[in-house]
Amino acid sequence: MNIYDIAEMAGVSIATVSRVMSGSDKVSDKTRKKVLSVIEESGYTPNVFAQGLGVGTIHSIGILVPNISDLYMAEAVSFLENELQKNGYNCLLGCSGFELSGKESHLHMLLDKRVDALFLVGSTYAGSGKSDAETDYIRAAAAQVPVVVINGAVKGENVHSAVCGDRQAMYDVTSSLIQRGRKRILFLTDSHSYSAQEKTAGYLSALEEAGIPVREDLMMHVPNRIHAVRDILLSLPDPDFDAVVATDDGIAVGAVKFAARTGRSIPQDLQIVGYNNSSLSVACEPELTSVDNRTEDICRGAVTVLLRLLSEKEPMPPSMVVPCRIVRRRTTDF
Amino acid sequence: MNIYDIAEMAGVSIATVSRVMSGSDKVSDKTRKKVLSVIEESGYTPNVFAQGLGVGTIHSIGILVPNISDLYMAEAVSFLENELQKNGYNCLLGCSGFELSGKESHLHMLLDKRVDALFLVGSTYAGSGKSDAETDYIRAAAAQVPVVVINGAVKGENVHSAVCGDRQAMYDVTSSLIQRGRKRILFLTDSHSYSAQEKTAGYLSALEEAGIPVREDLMMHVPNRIHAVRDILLSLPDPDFDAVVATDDGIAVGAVKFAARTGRSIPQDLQIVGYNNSSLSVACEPELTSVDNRTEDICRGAVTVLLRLLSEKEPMPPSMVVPCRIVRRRTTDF
DNA sequence: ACTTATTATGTAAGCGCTTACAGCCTCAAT
DNA sequence: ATTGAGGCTGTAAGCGCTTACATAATAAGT
Repeated sequence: MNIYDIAEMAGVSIATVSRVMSGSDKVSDKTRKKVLSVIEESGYTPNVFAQGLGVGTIHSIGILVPNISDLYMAEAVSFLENELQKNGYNCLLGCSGFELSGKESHLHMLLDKRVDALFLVGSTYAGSGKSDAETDYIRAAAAQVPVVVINGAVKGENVHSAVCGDRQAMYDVTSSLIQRGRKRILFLTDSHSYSAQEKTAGYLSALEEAGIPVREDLMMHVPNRIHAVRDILLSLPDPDFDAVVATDDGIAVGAVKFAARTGRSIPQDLQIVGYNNSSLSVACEPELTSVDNRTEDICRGAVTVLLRLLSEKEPMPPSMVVPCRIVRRRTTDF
Repeated sequence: MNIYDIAEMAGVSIATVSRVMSGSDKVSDKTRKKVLSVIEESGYTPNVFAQGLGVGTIHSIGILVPNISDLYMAEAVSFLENELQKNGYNCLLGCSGFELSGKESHLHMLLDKRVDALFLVGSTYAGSGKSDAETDYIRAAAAQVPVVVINGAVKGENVHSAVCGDRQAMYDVTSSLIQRGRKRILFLTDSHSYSAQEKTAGYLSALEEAGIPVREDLMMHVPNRIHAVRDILLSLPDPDFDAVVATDDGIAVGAVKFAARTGRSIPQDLQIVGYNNSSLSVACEPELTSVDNRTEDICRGAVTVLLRLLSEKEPMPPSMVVPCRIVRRRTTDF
């Protein structure tokens, strides 16, 4: 069943059928109705590959995400997909993992499929050794299609970004803890991503501003699994901290479990701050103060930028920043 | 840059280039190397739409999921994507929501994009009033491409399914509670999905087997949000139950919060069982006994079925069932 | 050396659509 | 009646690839 069949049934030429399908061109009302009714009753669907061959796009957009089981990335994907769908785009999803090789191969598979644009969610490195390789392939991708990085930072022609104010947020919570008299603040992270680097910077600048010397032993890398974090803290020979800030709720909950095991009361003995304001933060007991990174707002901004890039080709500001929001619950006294 | 350019640069015909790209056909080693080197240095990528026009597929598979923010669905998507990617397929993702209309429109967008097959994750209705409409459009889809339903049940030509043993699992946990002397077991669910129906059936059959009369007031529909569940339980004029089984961990955690608020001790006063064995089950305190529905195993099975359908066209058994696993933690005494 | 298999390569016909261009009508203005 | 403008519609040329078929080149058999 192709456009010739429809044309024949409707007694018109294929050009006319094509015009009716595209909706825009001038077709008399009578023929339009005729053609539409034939299409309707025959259940005809145009071959998207042929359309793609002709016009160069099938209106699909790639979303590359390191790990969609991560709650906040799942939310991002969900939101992106919905917005794009509303605007007539389909989503090609790639779950790349955190390794460079995986990201690169997934990215190429998406480009090979001729996506109109790319969203890269989270976890781009910047300023580290890994930076160069990562920014390189992203720039290469951006040479082909517009790229919007969400919660990551890559500078370059044709690459835009939408990020949340991680640095400021981490500065704020750390400062709050300091103001409440905490001086030995444990910083826990599971990643070297751009976000993690921003958070680290915020933490450090709060310490510096307060004149508190940085202690290497209070900055730890841990896996993002509740029990793993708990056990690592339990195995510390001499746990010496009176507050914890974590770069994800899962990590923070591990600290809560540690407190429970060691009889530390929260928030008196130990204050704890999580990140991403996921359902974990209200599942745990006491409920966790957390930073809402406003995924939805960021994604909304990212989609807006992208759609404008695709349609109007007008120049766009390269990046937007959405400030985070601190959600105060029972693991802190501020 | 197209196949003609490559052919010219390599001094061969486009057919030869095409053969080299497809890898399979007979091409002399010398020409193959020549062509490959030209492709390499020119960075040529074949136009996937043209390929699709020729052969009818661009090796993409649709995944339709009601809500990817749901942890277990995110896991399913993640696993499916990885397996499919390994086998050379891309994933078109649709997040349809739970409404029929959304599902249908998303499904059509995927079919319009000429996917080779469809995964439908969760939440298909069966046996209810909604059943007919839902099975109808799924069957219609199955007339075009193979369909594999994950944790849902639709019978029909060309539609296969991979499900977990929800009914048995719910029967098992309910029976265990009964054996430990619980007789007023509150059943909490947030959905009318096939899975939910299976779980309900398991719950009911355990009661029946034990000769415990079913009480309507002990079977409640609630939203899947921790605080909402807690508040609903708190607002009950005369809460009369000594155990809770929930169809998702989020709901169960709400019950845990209810217990904490009302001074009920767990598991002495109230035993609680969650479902899906998500990170919520270990974030909450006390940690939640939960049912592991083995998403990964189900998805592995689903992918295996699908790939065989796509390649060998050999007949496949219409459905497979993976038994659940009960993960015992601190909210029950069995 | 000559025919026959066998392999390697090229030619050309689609695949189903979009769209520039040309042609035909109709209608209003002269 | 004649002409021109403008609105509809049709014709045909791609888009970039795959692949059946034809052809050329090589190897093998007598």
